[in-house]
Amino acid sequence: MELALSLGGDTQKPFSFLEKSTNNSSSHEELLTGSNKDIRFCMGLGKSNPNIAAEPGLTNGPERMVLDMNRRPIILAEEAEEGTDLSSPNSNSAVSSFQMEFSSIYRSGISRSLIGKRDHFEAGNTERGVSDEDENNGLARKKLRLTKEQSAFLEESFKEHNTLNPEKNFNILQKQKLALAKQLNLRPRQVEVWFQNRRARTKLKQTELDCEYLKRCCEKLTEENRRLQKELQELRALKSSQPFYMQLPATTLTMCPSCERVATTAATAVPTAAAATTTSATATANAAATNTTLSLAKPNLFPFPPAQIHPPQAAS
DNA sequence: GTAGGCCCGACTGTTACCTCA
DNA sequence: CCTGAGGTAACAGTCGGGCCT
Repeated sequence: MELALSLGGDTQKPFSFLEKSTNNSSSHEELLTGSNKDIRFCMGLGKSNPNIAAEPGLTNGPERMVLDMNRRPIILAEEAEEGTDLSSPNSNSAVSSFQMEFSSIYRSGISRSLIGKRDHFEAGNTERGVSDEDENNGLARKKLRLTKEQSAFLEESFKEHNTLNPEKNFNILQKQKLALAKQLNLRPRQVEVWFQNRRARTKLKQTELDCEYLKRCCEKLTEENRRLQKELQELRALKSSQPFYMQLPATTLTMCPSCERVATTAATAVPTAAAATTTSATATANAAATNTTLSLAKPNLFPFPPAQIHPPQAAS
């Protein structure tokens, strides 16, 4: 099988850095090399990843790591155990050229993908068992389902804090994540992902509920609006058929909360009433809360003469 | 048996924030 | 003090396997 990918300009010797393994690897280099028997995935990771240890399927040089794709990529286990996640979004771009080639294997990114895939493989291995097929085809994506106990425990933790730690303290957060992971026999990354998804789905559910509530409110208001429009029409019809004394300009009457007399907020009474209702914000608020606004157009509602302005108690 | 929908674990890309040189 | 680089968590969007109907 012949497969090669070069990121450098030298097409004759695309993988020259393999020959001088201890050479400069200041940037993230990725190379693919192929032979009849194997495919190798090579990454220059520099010295900044001291936690990368030699594992089965991984040959490790001083400044690079060579991942044998024909072997189960159980790597970085110690690193994950320690919680020093290699996750770094910034490193994703470094391997974008692999995305197509390894879309079903390592979809992209050195760190997050590797960690994620490792989660798959290892979880499948240690917690759910591995079928023969899995053994033979270790790179196939294996769906993991958390057990009821694991989910319940995570739910409990989520109820306490919907983030792993409300304060942005990385150490505490890491510890919390690790503790949960250890307790549940999961990878820290799994705990992290679970919380992320849980938050996302909670938010989605809440949005749906809010939407439903607003819809009901809207329906109620529409109904109320329809009712009021109808009432207005009736009142207008009534007004046009009433005798002279009822042909007063339309006005609004406000019932005084203390004496329960009706005060008009229009016509001659306006100045005092306005003054009374606008003297203070609290007075206005109280009036809005307790007063009853009535339409004058229905004569049977008002068997008594037009109300006198009753000053607020504070003024008397 | 299988097509379709749903759930949910996992991944990618982006953003905001923090720390440090 | 300011600034840029690097690291991290959180988020939105998406994919895809597993399960159920």
